[in-house]
Amino acid sequence: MGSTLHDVARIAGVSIKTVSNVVNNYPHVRPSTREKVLSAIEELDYRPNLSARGLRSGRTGVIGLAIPELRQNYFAELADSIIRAADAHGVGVVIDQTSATREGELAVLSGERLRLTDGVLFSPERLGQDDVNLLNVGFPLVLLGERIFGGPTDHVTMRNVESARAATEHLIGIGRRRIAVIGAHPVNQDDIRSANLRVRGYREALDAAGLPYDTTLVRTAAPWHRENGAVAMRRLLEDGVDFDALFTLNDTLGLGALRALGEAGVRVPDDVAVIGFDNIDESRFSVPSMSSVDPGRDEIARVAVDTLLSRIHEKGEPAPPRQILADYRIVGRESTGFSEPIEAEPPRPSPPWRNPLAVERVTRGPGARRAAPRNRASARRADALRSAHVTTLADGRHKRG
Amino acid sequence: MGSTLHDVARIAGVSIKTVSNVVNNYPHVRPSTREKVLSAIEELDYRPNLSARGLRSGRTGVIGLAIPELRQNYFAELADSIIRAADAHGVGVVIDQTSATREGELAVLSGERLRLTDGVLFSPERLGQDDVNLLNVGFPLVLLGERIFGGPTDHVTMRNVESARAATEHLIGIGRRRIAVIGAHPVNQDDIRSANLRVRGYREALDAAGLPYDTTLVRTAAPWHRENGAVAMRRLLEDGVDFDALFTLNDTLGLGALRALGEAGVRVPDDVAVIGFDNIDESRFSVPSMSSVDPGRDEIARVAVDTLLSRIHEKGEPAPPRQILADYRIVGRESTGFSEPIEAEPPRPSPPWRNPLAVERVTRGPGARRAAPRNRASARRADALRSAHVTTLADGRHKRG
DNA sequence: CAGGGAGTTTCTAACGTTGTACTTCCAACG
DNA sequence: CGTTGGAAGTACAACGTTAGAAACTCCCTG
Repeated sequence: MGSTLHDVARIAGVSIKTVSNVVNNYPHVRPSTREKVLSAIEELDYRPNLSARGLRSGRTGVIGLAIPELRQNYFAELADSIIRAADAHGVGVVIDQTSATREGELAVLSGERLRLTDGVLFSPERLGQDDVNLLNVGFPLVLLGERIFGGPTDHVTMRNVESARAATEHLIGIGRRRIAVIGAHPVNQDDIRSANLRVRGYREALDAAGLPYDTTLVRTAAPWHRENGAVAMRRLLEDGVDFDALFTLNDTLGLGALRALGEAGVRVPDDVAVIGFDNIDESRFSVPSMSSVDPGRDEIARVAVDTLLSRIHEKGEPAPPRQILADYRIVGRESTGFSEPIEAEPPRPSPPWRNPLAVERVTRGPGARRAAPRNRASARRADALRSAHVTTLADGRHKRG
Repeated sequence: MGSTLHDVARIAGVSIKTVSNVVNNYPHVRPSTREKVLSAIEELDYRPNLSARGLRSGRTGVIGLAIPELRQNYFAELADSIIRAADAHGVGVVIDQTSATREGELAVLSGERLRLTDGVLFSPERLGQDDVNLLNVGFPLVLLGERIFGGPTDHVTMRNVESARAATEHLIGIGRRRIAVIGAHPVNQDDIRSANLRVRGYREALDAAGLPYDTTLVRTAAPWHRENGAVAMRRLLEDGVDFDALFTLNDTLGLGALRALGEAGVRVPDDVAVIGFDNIDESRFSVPSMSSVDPGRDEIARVAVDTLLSRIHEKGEPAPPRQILADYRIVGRESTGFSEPIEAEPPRPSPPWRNPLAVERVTRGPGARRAAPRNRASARRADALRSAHVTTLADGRHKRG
């Protein structure tokens, strides 16, 4: 079935190494030779055997993405973005679902489940700060999310505190004063995790506006699924707490809460204004459409893939671990009194289909110490990310701050 | 960093092949030897190199899943189920997004994008019946979805006509007579594709009930995204067409339509009863919750993976292509007048973490012609699927038909 | 026209694993 | 007691690729 370099070499009447040189775009091949080889490749429909290439080169051209569950919208959209970003480099993605269990996450770090991959993007949900030393694994690893900070690996994440503060300020800005929160962590509220960081941002906004921090307004919910958003909202209503706005720590909780508000006959945004977090596609289409924080998922995906690949190709002394933060923006929709028309399907650029034979290769400068081009590019992008954030309001204005 | 069989063999004082035998659970190894080898493996933290194994054995233990886009809920949930099913066999999944372009789908079939995979599960969206001969590819391929029938490959899919008919009967059963449809295909309405099959089921139900087929009630929408569901519903309302029920050909269209109905002040289910198709998680949490057809996604995933793996391990003459249909059920919710409480998060069984070293191996009987055990198991399951379908109503009753 | 050098091509040895063929050993059997 | 057969272990050759060094062309120069 599959033909090999040998077959091509025989047909083209050259040595197997010459064929390899042609396939790998080695520059010093006589045009006439290249031509012969290419037509033999064509004739035999030759495809390089990636197992052999992987064995020889130590690289497979596949990275792993370890996430809790694809059926959570946030992760499906993240995976989508990451697969696109990886595809732009000709790299494949194996998805590993940890089912949000500690066991599953440990299995990721142990490398058992690392199948044929050159490195892993890992978004833990159960592991926490105490497990930071487990991150010293023998393969390139880039961390996503908020569970662990200051570890030995690169880390790409979002500005949780600042963006949660901005979300709260968005609610304060439309005149709300009693702002409930759903999604706080039930147990350890000092732990570093999205929930606590976002609550901190919420609190900072209250403080800055001179509003009191009322613990009866801050509700726990875990995991962040619709069900639990609905349950928390029902409790909030049952308890008779007075509130005029709601900040849910992610969108799915918000959609559940919206549902419970609807059942209870509470009007949104008239009685209660609602903002979520994540800006998943779905939030645009709830009734009413839900305002949200867009944490910059595409940028996170792009930067995470770039960072991982540069680690995979890194030579010599490893650079110190980097932490990279993406931009965020506030998206105002009906649930906070902004209206946004539903337009037809926004076009999504399809990836350019690439030369299927070539290997992605990092040019090695003579110094070899210096970071490869892609490294510098992503470092530059990272700097750009660090430098500014932009808040976009629904009316399209941009506010640099 | 990584240690090899050689290292383990040296430490254990045995030959490299004996280590290989231990790793692969070859039975004829003296317990004491096995013990020595295992402790050497432990000591060195040995992990088999999958590229080398893949090169030697011709198999990588990874399959491909080619779908339009992960951010479409249906595909995210399908991918989730497929990854779980593959994981149960110790097999990894590389996801390839075609962006729902013909170009992308052709690239899947050309094998260019088949990275390091033993076979591919492919859910085409743009290719159609005319492309059936393109399915003669040189690698194991299992088709999902409704775009192409009667091809040279195995095909796992759902009972579109019957289940759409059942959905329509569900609406008729609650007394509706003017049933609109959203999601018909804009161009070729005879082509074999989900849209047309489901419309056919709708029509069969009307015929059986003696209701007229009114083309003004049947609306096109493509692709099946929320936006387009909302747009189609607005048009339907603008056109002043009289209708008391809506069958959307998938859930996302339905959620968009629900949104447009809400905007227009139309009450669901009082004025218009709505049922969708796919039973994605989201439909349980819309306002109101949306009835749907559950097409048996988990079963499809399980059977598809089993089928693909049995093809990958198949020896000798290939068996003729099989077509396998999953069971469906109708899930009644508020949008058709059924109520369903929102419960706390349903437990999802986490996969058992498996022996990380062992290879999945098909026992070879002496006859070698006969299908391997797994083949027979999945064939049996397939027969079971073919034999019966069950309609579950919201009240929990089951109806065998 | 010999010598040098850049450009081009070939030779050969890995990469880490598994299958085949082979040896050795021991127990059971006639 | 010799033979047989299976269990237990070993040696070695692949699998298809790439890297490094060696070798072979040219063409240019002194």
